[in-house]
Amino acid sequence: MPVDLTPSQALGLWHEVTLQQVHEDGRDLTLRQLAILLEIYLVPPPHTVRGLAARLGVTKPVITRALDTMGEQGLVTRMRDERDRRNVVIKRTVDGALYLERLGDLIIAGGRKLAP
Amino acid sequence: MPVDLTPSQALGLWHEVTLQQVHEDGRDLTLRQLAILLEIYLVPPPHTVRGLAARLGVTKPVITRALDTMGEQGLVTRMRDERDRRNVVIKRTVDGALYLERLGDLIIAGGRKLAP
DNA sequence: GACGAACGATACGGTAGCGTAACGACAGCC
DNA sequence: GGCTGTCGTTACGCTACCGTATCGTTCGTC
Repeated sequence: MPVDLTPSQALGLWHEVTLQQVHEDGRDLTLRQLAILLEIYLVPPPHTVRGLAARLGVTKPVITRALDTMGEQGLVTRMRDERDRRNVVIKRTVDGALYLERLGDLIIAGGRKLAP
Repeated sequence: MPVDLTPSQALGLWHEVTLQQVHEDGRDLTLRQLAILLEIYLVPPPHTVRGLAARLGVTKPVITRALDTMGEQGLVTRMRDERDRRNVVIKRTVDGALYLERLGDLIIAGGRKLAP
């Protein structure tokens, strides 16, 4: 069930949601950070630093830094993989799920608001 | 003609588009910068620094800085208002229009790709 | 002409991101 | 046990953004 949008609707939706985000998001995530967060929550685990780096096409330090920041904000957690202690497994958190739920609501509301 | 999305579709759309953006956008605009750009191109002129600041709920230096950066990248231009030389009028550019057109395509493609 | 208000820009100190390069910890294999 | 390769992290120098406060210019009014 694909979603078909006109160019005007597509940009209008982005406009509305971005505006709301800027207005009320005290967190101010980077585009990259948001992409990482969505990847973690929408794609089945496990997630590793290396995997995320490859998926986003960025270097590993970018992932480490983003996880540091988002970890401090409680959006994600890291745990060492006990089966292979070189790996780090990235875990979801309740706060992270709530944050994305809120973003989803924003997007849905933005879509409803289009071209009145 | 509003657009109705399920929570899964909403976040899926954001996921897809954000991922693409991170992959291929060499410009790496901030969330605020993108909001400003969309505001300038989707809302009828004239646009002023003060007006944009009020609309986004941020301070004026934020707008000035964003216009500096996006100006260097050719996405917007500034001109003094000759009728009231205290004001600065923000103008659109061809490059800016192309950039947003490209973003629109990305969003539309993302929507089509949902839930295969 | 002088004064107050409005506008956008700038200065300042601080914070957080970036890319490149190097690092320590660990696993697998000989 | 020692080598090699793979993890994720850290170090370094740099750039860009942040908020607050202040500045110079211009307008409107007296």
